[in-house]
Amino acid sequence: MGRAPCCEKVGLKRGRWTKEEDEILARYIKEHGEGAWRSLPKNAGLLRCGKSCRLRWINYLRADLKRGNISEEEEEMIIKLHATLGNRWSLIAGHLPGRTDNEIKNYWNSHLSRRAADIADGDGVVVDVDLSKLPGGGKRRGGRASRGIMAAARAGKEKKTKEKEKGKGRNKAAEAEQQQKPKEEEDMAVSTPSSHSQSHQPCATAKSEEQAPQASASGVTSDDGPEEDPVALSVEMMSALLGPRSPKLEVGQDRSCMDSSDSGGLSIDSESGPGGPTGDVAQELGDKAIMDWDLMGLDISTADDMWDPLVWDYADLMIPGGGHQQQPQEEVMSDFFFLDNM
DNA sequence: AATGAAGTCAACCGCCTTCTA
DNA sequence: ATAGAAGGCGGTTGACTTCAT
Repeated sequence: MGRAPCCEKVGLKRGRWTKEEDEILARYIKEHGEGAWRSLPKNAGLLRCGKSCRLRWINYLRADLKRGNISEEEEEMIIKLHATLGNRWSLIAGHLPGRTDNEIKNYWNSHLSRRAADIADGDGVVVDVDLSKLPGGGKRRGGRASRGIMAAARAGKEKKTKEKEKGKGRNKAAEAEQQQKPKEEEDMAVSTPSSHSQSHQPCATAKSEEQAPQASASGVTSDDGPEEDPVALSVEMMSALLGPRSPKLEVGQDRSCMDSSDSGGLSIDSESGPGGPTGDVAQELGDKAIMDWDLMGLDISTADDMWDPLVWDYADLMIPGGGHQQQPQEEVMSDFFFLDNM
């Protein structure tokens, strides 16, 4: 059962959009709204594929797009988000109003990837997290095929990408590296911003996708039943991640997150003000003490190195541009587990 | 000034999941 | 239950621009 092409390609125009085409598309969407991309070109009188129209609109014509250079704040945010989310460009873009996933992806590939590698050229910390142990096991929502499938699909195509090992071939190198990893490394490789610089493989990335698509970080959801409350799920996931010895997290009616145990617990206080974690966590982080939570798969010897930058970075993310605005607790929680924008 | 290398970025490709008939 | 449509995603391409020699 083959899939029909998204559009009849014969006779359709390709390549750069002209000003006239832009105007037609913008006018049509202004009158009829977004959506129905397949029929849009015909209705609007454009000799373009529907997907092409959608892409053009999303990446270029939308009114809420920010034009111009990426600011330093945005750049920093991209780096940090990438360290946490990996190549989930749409998720990253969701944190940068007015920026598109394509823009961020391009910016990363051209500006930031090597810089991030330089920064991270030290001894990285790799944390294995088995997402299959998380509630629901997780399953992909949208997005791209697993790299394994992609590789298989590409196998017969004799791509000329070998020629591009230098420069543009950065991701290729990462891919090659991934595919050479032993099979037993099925767990997620979670990297801090200072880790895995060579491959630019961020937290939860492709390796396990090859073996277990359900472990993809593109989105994890319950296998059955209706959509769960992302906040509740995040808390559940966090508890699962932290393991049986972990402090149990509870979400109050106001959705603030609290530790039900009295000692050694994780305290995320929505009133903690700017600057990130407070209370026990802040104390522990400040002292660089090793947390006694039982992090499944976490090499505890490196926990001290990992959590400090991770938490610090995230606290920083909460205050884009150095402001002191409070990010809603549920957003923080969902972000932490890549549940944002689901 | 000419030219080749390297960088940038808009657009395309092919896959996915979800929805619907 | 199945197939196809639709929308969405990340990887890749290639035209164009900038830089170095």
